[in-house]
Amino acid sequence: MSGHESAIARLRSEGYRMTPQRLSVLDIIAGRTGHIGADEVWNLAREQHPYVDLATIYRTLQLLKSLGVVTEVVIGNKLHFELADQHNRHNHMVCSSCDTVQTLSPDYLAEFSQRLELEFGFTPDLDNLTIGGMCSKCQSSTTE
Amino acid sequence: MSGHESAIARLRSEGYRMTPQRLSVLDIIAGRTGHIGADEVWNLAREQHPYVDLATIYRTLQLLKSLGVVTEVVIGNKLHFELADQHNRHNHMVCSSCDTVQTLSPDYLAEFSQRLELEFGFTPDLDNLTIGGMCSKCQSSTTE
DNA sequence: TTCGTTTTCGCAAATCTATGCAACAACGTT
DNA sequence: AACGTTGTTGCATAGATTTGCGAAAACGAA
Repeated sequence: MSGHESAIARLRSEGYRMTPQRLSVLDIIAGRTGHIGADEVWNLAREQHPYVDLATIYRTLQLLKSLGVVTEVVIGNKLHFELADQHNRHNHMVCSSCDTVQTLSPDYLAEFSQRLELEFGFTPDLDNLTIGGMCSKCQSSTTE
Repeated sequence: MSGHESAIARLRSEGYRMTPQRLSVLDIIAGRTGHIGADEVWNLAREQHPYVDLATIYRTLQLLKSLGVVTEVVIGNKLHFELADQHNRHNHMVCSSCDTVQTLSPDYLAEFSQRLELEFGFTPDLDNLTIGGMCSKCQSSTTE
């Protein structure tokens, strides 16, 4: 089934080791369609490995993020993660009022990104960029 | 001197009260050119008001942010704040490797912002957007 | 299969930020 | 100047994430 074999290979080739804890986190993230909070990953992971520590979850999540295997979304003071899918890249817009998440095609940021690269040599980490703001719904309910 | 009289007026008009703690935070932020961490604000505030609590600092900072008086920058897992200056708006690019901060003209994001507004009715909070990524310096030192 | 090296884990503690609550302070009114 | 209402504060605590450290586990080599 699922496609995290390549992720496992990535780990190995970078000198990282494959552990049941890491596999578990990978399975959980890969088995989901949307984003999921660190605590939720922990709860699910404990069903298989009752002794996993939350710290391990956080460390694994950061590792997978640094490898580009998972992507991070900031939703109201909490971090969520989802499987990075090269064939379905997208950015996130999060409403700071209702925490609703909308996805966005990376095309919207393509030109911006290129300009930063060209003019400053700065490579923005768009995959992990969360755009905060206010959605249309909350905006109208605030105005009335 | 400095220009936070308008900020004080803003507070009052919104039904908020002016307290020595808030004034102190305002003074500290306004008396600086760059961004400053919450803990640093606290240390400076205590010189004047030894009893101020860190929680008050955080609350005040969030309040001022919500009023658009200060702006937030995320620098390596810590929040920094600076006075919002309408005449000198800018965005921040933060290198996740060396934590160096570069400023950016809002012009770079103007079109992007308008598209989000027009096509989704989503109003991004660009003033408080931190663009993470890797600066040119760190990029070259990683490549060699 | 055993060994040794090096990474990773679990645990505890630290760090940063947010929040509930009762005492306190602002400030418009009297 | 005293009063009452309502917003604010300090304190203690909670929540989310990170980090130091010694024990345990991976994995290439023997």
